[in-house]
Amino acid sequence: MKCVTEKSEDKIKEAARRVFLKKGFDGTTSRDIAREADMNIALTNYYFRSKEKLFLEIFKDILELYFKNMVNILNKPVDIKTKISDMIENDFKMMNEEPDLVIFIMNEIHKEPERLFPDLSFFKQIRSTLFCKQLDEGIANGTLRQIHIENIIPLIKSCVEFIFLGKHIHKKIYGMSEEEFNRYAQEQKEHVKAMICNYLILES
Amino acid sequence: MKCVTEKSEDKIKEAARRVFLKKGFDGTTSRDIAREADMNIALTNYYFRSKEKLFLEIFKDILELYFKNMVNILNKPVDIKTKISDMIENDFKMMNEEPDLVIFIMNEIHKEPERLFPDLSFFKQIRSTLFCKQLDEGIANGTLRQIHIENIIPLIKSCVEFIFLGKHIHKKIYGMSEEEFNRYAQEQKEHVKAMICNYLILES
DNA sequence: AATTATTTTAAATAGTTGTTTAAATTATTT
DNA sequence: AAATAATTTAAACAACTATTTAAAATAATT
Repeated sequence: MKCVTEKSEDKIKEAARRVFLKKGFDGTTSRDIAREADMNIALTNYYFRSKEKLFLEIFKDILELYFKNMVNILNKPVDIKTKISDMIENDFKMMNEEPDLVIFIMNEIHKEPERLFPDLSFFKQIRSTLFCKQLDEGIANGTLRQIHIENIIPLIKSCVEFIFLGKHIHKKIYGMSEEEFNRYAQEQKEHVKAMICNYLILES
Repeated sequence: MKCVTEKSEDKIKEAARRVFLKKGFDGTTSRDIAREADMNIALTNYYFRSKEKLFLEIFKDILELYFKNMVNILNKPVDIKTKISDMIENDFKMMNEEPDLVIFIMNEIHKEPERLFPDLSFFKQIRSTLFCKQLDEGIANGTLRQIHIENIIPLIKSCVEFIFLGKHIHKKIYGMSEEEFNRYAQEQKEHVKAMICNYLILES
C-alpha cells in the first residue's frame, strides 16, 4: 500500500527547500517554513532539531545536485566538442529547472565559506576524468590549446550561469519579457558553445 | 579649516556599506551597523530614518559603481580589441577592489527585483555608444561576427566576475591559497580576453 | 481493548529585532 | 552669556525570532 499523503518530515523539508532557495538562510524564518509546509511551527524542531540543521541538510542536497552531472559528463565517451556542448546544455537545463540554485549556493558560501563545505573528495575526481585525458592528448598532438582544466570549467559554467544569476538585471536593462529572455538565453547558449570550442579546438 | 573627524552620518553610511556588502540586508542588524560605526544605536534612524532607507541609499551607490565605467569604456576612441581588453581589465580591477560587490548586487536584486531598480535611463545609453557603432560597421564589412550587444557584454562580464562570485568555491575545489587564486584569476583573465576576441574578430 | 509509542498542537520561553522616546550633551546663534 | 538648535545618549517599545514545553490527538503494539 502506497502512502498517498506525504510524510510530515518530507513536507517540511521540501517546503524549507523552496523558501531557503528564494529567500536565503537569513531571510527565512521558522514561521515561513511552517506556513509554506502548512504545518505547526514546532514540527521543524521536532524533526530536524533546529533551523540550522535543516538548512545544512538541504544545502548538502542542493550542492550535490549542482555538481552531480558534471563528473558523469566529463567521463562520457564522446569527443571534446560534443562534451563541451553537453556540459553547457546540462547547465542550461539545470538553470531552467532551478533558477534560484546558483545564486543561492554562491551567496550562502560567500557569507560563511567554512561551514558549508563538508565533502571535497568528490571534486578530486575531476582531474582523473576522461575529459582531462582527452585534454592532455589534444594538447600533446597540437589539436587543442594549452590550458588547464581549472580554467576550462569556469569558462563553460560562467557564461550560461551568469545570465541566470543576473536574470532580473538583464531583463530590466534590456527591457525583456520572460519569453524574450528565454530566447535571449538560448541565443547566448549557442554563442558560448561556439566561442569556447573555437578557442579550445585549434585549426590545423 | 578642514574637518578631521568624520561626520557621524558618513561614518554610519560607510560602516553600513561594509556590513551590508558582507552580510546582505537580511543578515545585517541595526546593532551590527552601530557597532561597526562605533556609534549609538539610535543614530542610524536619526540620520537615515530606517535601516531600509539607509540600505536603499547605499545600494544605489553600489549599483552606480558597478556600472559606472562601462559606458565610458564603450565610448573610448579605441579599436574593438583594445576596448574589450579594457573592459575586462576594468572588471578585474573592480573585483579585486570590491570582492563582495557582484554577489551582493545579484543576491539583493534576486530576492526583491522590483524595489531595487530605480533608474534605467542609464542603460539606454549602451545602445548608442561608440562600441555599438563599431560593432555595426564591423559586421557590415565582415570583420566582426554577427552578434548583438546584449550578447557580448555578458560574455565579457561573466567570465571574470564568475570566478570572483564563486571565489571560495574555486579555492576549495582546487585547493588554492589566496596567492594561488590570484595567479589563477590572472590566467583566467588572459584566456577570456583571447577567447572573446578570437570569437568576435573574424580572420580574413 | 488497554497500553505504549509517535505525532501534532497551542502556549510559553528567553532573546533579538527595528524603531522611538525623552533626557542629556554639545554646538550654534543671538 | 543666554537662548536656541543640533546631536548623542541610555532606556524602553512592541513585534518578532528560534526553540521548548507539556498536554492532546493519533497510531502502533500488546
